[in-house]
Amino acid sequence: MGISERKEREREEMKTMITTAAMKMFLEDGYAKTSIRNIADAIEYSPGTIYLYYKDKDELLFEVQGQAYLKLLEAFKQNVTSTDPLEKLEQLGKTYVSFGLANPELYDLMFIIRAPTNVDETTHGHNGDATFNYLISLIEECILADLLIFKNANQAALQIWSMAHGLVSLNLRCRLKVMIPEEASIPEILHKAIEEYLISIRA
Amino acid sequence: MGISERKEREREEMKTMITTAAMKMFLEDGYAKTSIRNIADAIEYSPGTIYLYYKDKDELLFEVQGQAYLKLLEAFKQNVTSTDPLEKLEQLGKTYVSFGLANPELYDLMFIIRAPTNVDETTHGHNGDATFNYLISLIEECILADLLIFKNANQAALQIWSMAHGLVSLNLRCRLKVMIPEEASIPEILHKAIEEYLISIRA
DNA sequence: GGATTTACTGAACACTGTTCAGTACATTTG
DNA sequence: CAAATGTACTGAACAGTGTTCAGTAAATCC
Repeated sequence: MGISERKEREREEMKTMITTAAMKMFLEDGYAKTSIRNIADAIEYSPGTIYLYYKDKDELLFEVQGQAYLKLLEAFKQNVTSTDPLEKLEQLGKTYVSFGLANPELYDLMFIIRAPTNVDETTHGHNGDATFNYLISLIEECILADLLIFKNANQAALQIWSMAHGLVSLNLRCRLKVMIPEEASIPEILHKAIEEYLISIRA
Repeated sequence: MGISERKEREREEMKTMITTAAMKMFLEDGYAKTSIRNIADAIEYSPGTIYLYYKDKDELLFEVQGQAYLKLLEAFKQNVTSTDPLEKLEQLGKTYVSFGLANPELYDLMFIIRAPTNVDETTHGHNGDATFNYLISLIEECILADLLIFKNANQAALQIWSMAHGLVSLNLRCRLKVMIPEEASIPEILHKAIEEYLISIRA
């Protein structure tokens, strides 16, 4: 009988309906300002219903995080077009920075926000792996070709990601104002910082 | 007449009483989990009283932030002891990282948390300036002695701070787990990352 | 067609930041 | 000294939050 299959399908539809609304509202107003009641209103259901599909607001956050990581991965794939590994790394870095500047609320939700309750690691701990592995593979390619000063990919990733995340997150928290001229173009300055950094770690 | 002076003094005492309790509770439980009612309870006053001294929870946050920045500055002054500028920069970097690892809730409050309402810039925008200037002066010293690849201090600070903040904040959000071995000592790895980075930006 | 399962509701609970009428005490004035 | 004024503080109330759960109505099963 196809009833249970249909029900399962309907359940999935309901879940995507919730996450779609949540993603939209998180993007527009941020995670903190989006309440379960608001989301319920948007999809025209009662607040209690959401808890039949997601255990709490955090679980909703992690669902949306997963989607956001994939969005970033898509951006990587679209913008990393060169054949030269080092150039690819530069394209990736600039894509990362641009992504953070263009989607501040999304970036917040992906890397800055602290989920009130710590989520179960075994189930949700790896929803950014595909995106992270894209970075790691590219770094490995660079190291294999002896283009970087690093010998270990994880060690290199630690530094490269930290630099990129530092630039984006300090900017999102308005901490760069003291270091850059009033009229300067922030994307330009951050891109230049990425460029310079990558030059300094060339083998 | 000394009455108004005494009142002013009492007002200041009350303010420090509030901020001291707030700082303690922010440190222990974090900003989000500390409520005005909790603080009021701790100092044995009613919640309304706090609003006679601080306009809202944000203003309290900025007050505590200021104190935290000074605490970091103290740590800098205590640990930056070398005579060699580059060595001093390394000591500063390691102090920064250690500070963040040792006081995660404080670091959060200083650099990661987004205050719900954006505070008035003219009054509170510069409460971290002394600490930041310490970094800038040191970088200028390095640049003047031609020890760094940078020609501009702000440009250098942008990168150096971003790297340090990236390392600390990604660690606080458990994003480094994928890059470092299970049993590794995080302080050691982050210190090594700082060391390596500083080597790569040497002139 | 009657029993059971399922999906959903919306009121209720315990919290949050913030406001404000009311009070009790300190100070000033007549 | 007594009355009037000023000040510091209270705690209930407001509007919001995440979350739970008894109750209901519809779909499914037997």
